[in-house]
Amino acid sequence: MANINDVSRLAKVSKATVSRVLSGSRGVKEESRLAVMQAVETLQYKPSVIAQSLSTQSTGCIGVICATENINQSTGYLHALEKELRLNQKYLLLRFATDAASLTHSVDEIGRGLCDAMIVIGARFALPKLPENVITIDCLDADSERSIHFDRSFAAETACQYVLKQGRRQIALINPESQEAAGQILQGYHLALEKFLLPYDRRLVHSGAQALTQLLAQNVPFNALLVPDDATAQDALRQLMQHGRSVPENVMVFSLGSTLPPGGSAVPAIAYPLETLAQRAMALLAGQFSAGLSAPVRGQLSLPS
Amino acid sequence: MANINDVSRLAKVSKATVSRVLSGSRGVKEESRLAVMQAVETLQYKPSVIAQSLSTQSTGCIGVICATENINQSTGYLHALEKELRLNQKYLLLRFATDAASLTHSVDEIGRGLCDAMIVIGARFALPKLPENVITIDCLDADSERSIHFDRSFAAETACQYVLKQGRRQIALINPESQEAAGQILQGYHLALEKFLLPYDRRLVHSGAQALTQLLAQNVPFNALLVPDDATAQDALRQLMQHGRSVPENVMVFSLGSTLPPGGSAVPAIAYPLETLAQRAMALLAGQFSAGLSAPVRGQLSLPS
DNA sequence: CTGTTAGCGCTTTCAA
DNA sequence: TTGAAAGCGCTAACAG
Repeated sequence: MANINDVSRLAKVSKATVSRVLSGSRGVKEESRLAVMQAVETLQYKPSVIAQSLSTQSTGCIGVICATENINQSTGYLHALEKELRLNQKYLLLRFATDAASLTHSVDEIGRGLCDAMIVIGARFALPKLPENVITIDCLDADSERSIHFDRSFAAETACQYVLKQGRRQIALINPESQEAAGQILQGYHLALEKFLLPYDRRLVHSGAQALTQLLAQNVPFNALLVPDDATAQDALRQLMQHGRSVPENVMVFSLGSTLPPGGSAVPAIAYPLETLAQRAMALLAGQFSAGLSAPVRGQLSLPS
Repeated sequence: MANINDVSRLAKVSKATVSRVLSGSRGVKEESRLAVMQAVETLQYKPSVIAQSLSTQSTGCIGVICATENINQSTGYLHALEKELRLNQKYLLLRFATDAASLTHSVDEIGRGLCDAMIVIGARFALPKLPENVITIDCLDADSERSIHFDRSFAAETACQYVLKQGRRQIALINPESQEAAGQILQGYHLALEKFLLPYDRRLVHSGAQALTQLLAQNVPFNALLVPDDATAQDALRQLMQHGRSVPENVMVFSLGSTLPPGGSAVPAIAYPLETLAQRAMALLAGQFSAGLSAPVRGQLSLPS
């Protein structure tokens, strides 16, 4: 593989000039520029990213660490982030983490010069203290400047309004186990009920792995079911079918947090546009902590196609 | 961040000795070794991966390029590969590719010294010519030494036998669009039918996006439906439901290529154990092209939990 | 506008 | 068993 010396020799200029041509190339005589381009072409020269990294002390690698809990959600994020990173000439280094310990481990392993910065996605465990160059998306952490959070209260309220408008007034809710998120969702849920002057029936609200089973056991009628994410929605669909409840005729299932492409969800959902999230992540990585970026993201109502 | 010079100074030995201690460390006096370890500890020294890479001409990065076509399948692969790579002290650089052109682009972009080798997954388009350091998993390429293929004929045959044993003799088949895979599947399908002395009814076999619609339109009865992968299975489930066909009572849906964790599939399936695939990939990357590694991989029957 | 030169942080001969 | 020194391939300050 040809290196910068080969090019400089062939083009009869110095390494420095070659370097100048290849990066921004300004203040280089057209003649030399052409000579360099020519040489680059004939030698099929590609600068070594590693050497550049060592020299500039920056690799262009962004570590993306996905919590394995929502592993199904991760594909959407990864695809969107990879696209956005590529647009910014950056590389995506992938890791998975199951808990705080493995997160910490990954963070300081890939932080050893390999990655310029990191993005942690979807962690439902308490986060360890993270370095400055780490941002989080949809994680359980105190509102930090370097985080992207979802407005779950808004999601729940919007969802309720939607199903209510469909004439469904008995709205069951499966809440996530995370206290933080569950609290927000409950808040939006209450808000919507109040607006419609509907009473709150605690028997309609459950959480945890057995939530749906418990709900069905209550024997309280419901014609709408709010669930935290797409995976839970899928699961609910299956279970409801097995119990002879048709969807959506009998029960309308609604996902409060979809990170699938528009129309990708099998049920109505509040969807978080991945492209927007990815762009916002880039902005945070670039250190732009403006006001708009710190507000929680509001999803959009998305109906199945 | 402390560097090797700081360590060598504090430990009162040369850089060379520090380097020796940190790698294999043999032929180093115990005394010096301890001094180095001590210094490393107090300085919290972590060697720079980049500098090591430049020096050794190898980065430990493996590029993983997923075809976006089966993007849903990719999570399973990614998780398994990341785990295996981490065990081998390697990093996973992620890319997605939509077609041959973008694949080529990625390959030579991350091949510029950033990645030691690459893995291409699930491409359904004709592959471009790939460098020696690229292996493929479940891609459309001629049997190369550097590929992992699935034994789809075996999968189809096994699937047929399974549903036949369940007393279902009218087996419909949705074939993938890829000629290669479709041919293999058809072969296994025929084989099984012959064994059971059943006639082949071409009206039960369809492919393409409208396959299921066409099948249903035929109005030929069927009580089992073989589909190429989990995504198609999901889709089929939904469509069948909408047509009032209950699953599995009325129609048993069977996925011929599941890359989900065991029991993760909602329907019976031939599953390809991801861990095994990942290990096989590692072996190929390590240049072990032994006989066993070139045979197509046979999946295992996996029933929903 | 261009070349020289000194790093970036580590590995690896080669002598001692 | 150790240290000095020569790279790995590139960037950037500095001088011209």
